[in-house]
Amino acid sequence: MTPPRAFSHRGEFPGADRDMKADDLREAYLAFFESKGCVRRPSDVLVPRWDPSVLFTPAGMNQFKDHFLGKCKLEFTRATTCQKCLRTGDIDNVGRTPRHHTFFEMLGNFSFGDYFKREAIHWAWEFVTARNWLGIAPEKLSVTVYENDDEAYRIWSDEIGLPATKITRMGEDDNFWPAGAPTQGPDGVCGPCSEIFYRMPDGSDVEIWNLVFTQFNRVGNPPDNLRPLPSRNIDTGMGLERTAAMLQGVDSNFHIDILRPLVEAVAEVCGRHYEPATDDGRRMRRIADHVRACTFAIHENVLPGNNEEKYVVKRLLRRAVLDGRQMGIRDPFLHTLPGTVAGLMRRPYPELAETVDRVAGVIKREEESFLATIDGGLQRIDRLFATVERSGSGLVKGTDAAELYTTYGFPPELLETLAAERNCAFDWSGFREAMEGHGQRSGAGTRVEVFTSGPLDSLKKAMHGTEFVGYDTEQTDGKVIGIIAQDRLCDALQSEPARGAALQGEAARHGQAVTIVLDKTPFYGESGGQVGDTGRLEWAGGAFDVTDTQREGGFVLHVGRLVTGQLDLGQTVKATIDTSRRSALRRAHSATHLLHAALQHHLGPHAVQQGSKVDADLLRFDFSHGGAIDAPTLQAIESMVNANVFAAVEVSARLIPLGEARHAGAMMLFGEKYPDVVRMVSMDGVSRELCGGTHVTSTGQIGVVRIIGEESVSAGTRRISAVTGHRALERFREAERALHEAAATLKVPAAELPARLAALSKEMKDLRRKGAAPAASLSVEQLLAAATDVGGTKVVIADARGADTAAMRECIDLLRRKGSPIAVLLGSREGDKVTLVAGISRELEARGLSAGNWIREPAAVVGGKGGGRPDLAQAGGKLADKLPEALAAARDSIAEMLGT
RNA sequence: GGGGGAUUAGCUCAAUUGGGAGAGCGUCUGGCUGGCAGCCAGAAGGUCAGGGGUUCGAAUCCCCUAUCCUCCA
Repeated sequence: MTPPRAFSHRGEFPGADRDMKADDLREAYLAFFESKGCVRRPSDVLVPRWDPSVLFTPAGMNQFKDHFLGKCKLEFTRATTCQKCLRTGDIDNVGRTPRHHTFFEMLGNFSFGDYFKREAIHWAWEFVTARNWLGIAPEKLSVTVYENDDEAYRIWSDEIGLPATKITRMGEDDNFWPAGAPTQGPDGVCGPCSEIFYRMPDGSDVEIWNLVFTQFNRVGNPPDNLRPLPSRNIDTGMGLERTAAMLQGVDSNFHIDILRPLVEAVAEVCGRHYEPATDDGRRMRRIADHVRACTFAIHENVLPGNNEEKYVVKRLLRRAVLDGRQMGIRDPFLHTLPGTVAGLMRRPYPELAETVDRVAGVIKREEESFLATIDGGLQRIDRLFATVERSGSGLVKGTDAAELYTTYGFPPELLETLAAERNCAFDWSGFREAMEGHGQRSGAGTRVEVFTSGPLDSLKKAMHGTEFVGYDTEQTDGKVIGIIAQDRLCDALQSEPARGAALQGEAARHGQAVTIVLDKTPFYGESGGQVGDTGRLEWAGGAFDVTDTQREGGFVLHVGRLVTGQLDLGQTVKATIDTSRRSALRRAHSATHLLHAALQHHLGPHAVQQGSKVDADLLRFDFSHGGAIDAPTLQAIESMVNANVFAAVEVSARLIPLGEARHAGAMMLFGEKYPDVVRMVSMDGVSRELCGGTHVTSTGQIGVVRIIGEESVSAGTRRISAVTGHRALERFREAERALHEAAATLKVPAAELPARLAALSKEMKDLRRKGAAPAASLSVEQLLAAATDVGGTKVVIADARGADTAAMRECIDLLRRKGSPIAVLLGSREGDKVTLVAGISRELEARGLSAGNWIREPAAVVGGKGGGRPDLAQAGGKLADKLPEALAAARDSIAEMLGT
């Protein structure tokens, strides 16, 4: 990779680490705060599946939410990270401005009730200005503080020594977190912030660092609604890209050392030069940003799809493809770029390199799919322009464009371009209006609160969690440490209604679904795709049926109903799982590992797990794969799985350090955050996976694995369903039973069934053909013989007995072919229903006669209606007795029609 | 999670207001033919996604289900 040209501002920062690389900046920041006692933590995943309030990690503090709220036991009170983030709020600005991104990295240092304002400010200043760190000249820096945060003001002015001209007080919209919180809310933790700005060569001030001092709890509306927090926190964020731009003296984040080569690579695949100030330059930056974001997201197994984070990825990809298309690129090109991204980011994120091929494949498929969508849209567009032309308005209506977009995915920008080529205007305001209407119809989404609190929170502060002993035992004694009913913690659970007054606090009643938390349990809470255990809790005088088990924050939640007795907090209970169901779960889970290994072997290393469900003797396994699996391959996979079952391979599980597991080649999923010590489940020589689930001790116990389905879940993902053990046996029996019944009905051996069925089917077809044809043709001669002549036209009117409409039509066709001019009307009845079909030959049609008109009157006679085309019409009625009358009426009216 | 759309021959898609299920490509058969998609003739191939309803009559209108596409959150 050639070094970027624009790093030319040598001497810009006297005494600074000139041209500091982004990689060095990242490392310097983390090292600096380590020297201040912060624990260096790895970046959290980009897609935090544990956090329902966000689709992507939006800021550095996201992984510390529970720390800030005191919702977990703290292992450290100071931390520093470089966090990969993704935001789409400002997506329209990406490429247009120097500093907007979707994907970016945030450097942060955090304090959980430890250091506060003074240290945060001093250290930030030290890092930015000290010669051996960033060494930025102080005169280029200025700061802001919250309007009445005198504490922060004093630290900046008195302790750091900044002149008053360099400190600005700002209101709650700029210098409070969350913005505007004091007057507008939300309630909860909040605080003032202080920002550090850098004066760019062009004279603009750029914010490089935001220090948030969470020191209040907001309760209600002003005044006096900000209560001091007992435990105050620090949350700071320094944008890596903009700080690097500052250090490297470039005018745009896109021109720093880890981004400019990517922009240049985009230019290269587009076959042109990158010129920053042009429309195409903006497009190239946008493509670079989006492809970088998508490379990271897809790396974490977020594939383009139709909802939530999947949809974000899809939208980013399509925007990028569209930009390419607007520059004249007609073929997939984005997929050539993830390698460049991985190369530029290899120091902080070496794991990206491992998935480049897979990521590129996913992107390519999406590109092709979008190009197909556009092609499909182009056909409709032609029709649209035809109507525009007819109307003579020269305007593409916004409603039409919106329909094309929301229904067929055809981008409005492209439509505008095409319209311009035809000298048509495009109604953007109408389009936006229509889209707003669409958004409203779709229903504004209910936003999940950023900080949710639940009944478990107070438990989390007091205890580490439930001890799970279910790997080795199926029964244990445990103490009740929590009872949750109707989303609240209770002190007791009673089986008789209306005795609550006798109990302390809230009491949950008999019959309701409630949750019991124990300090120790053999129950497996649903996770890793394996569904929760069922079973029973028992104690002297009482019992509780567990119908499901879940997990949350280290606690095992036993969900179920009280059967008898009363349950109090602190009670010791005997917890017993349903052992036969658990055995079935073990079989299915171990079979899943065997299946995963077999898929990798037969399809290749790209066939990695996407999702999994393990139920009793039943499993569903989703994995990445391009297309359907052909029958022989599927059979080979099933055979391999069963060969490993028959071989009775020993299964073992042990806890080992993460690094060791990686070294041992254990299957790991990207985008999963693993703890430092992991549980590795090994099937000797066949499979090694990190897995918290329960397994058989020998694969032989699985019995047999039968694949029962292979299907698509979404583009690029396939799903295999299979049964094991008892359920497999039951399936074989059912199939055999059905086969025997069929064989008995046809009185042939089961093996001859297919041949016999084929013969029968053919015979039936032949019979049907023979039966239909002669009936129609036989009568033709008779009908023609019985035709009357009305003024030179043959008229055939007859009761066709049981013939159906198709036969009558055919008959009319034959008659028309044999003699014309001719008019034919046939009637037929079945039960109390009458069907009439009328046809006239071409000459009569030319004379202005119409079969549709002709049939109207006889149809009325039989109590019905009818119609059709001029040369052939049909009708029906319900008065079967009147068929002769109807035919007579038909004779009269045709005579009249011909006579005039 | 919600809005819109689609599902017809092996494939790509047509079918005016409800009135006879079609085309191109592919397949098969026969014939012609030195040529890059050879030509001509003929044939086979359909539960109009599935189920219910309205109607004399439904590929077409209404409802439900399934699958896919698409937009919004």
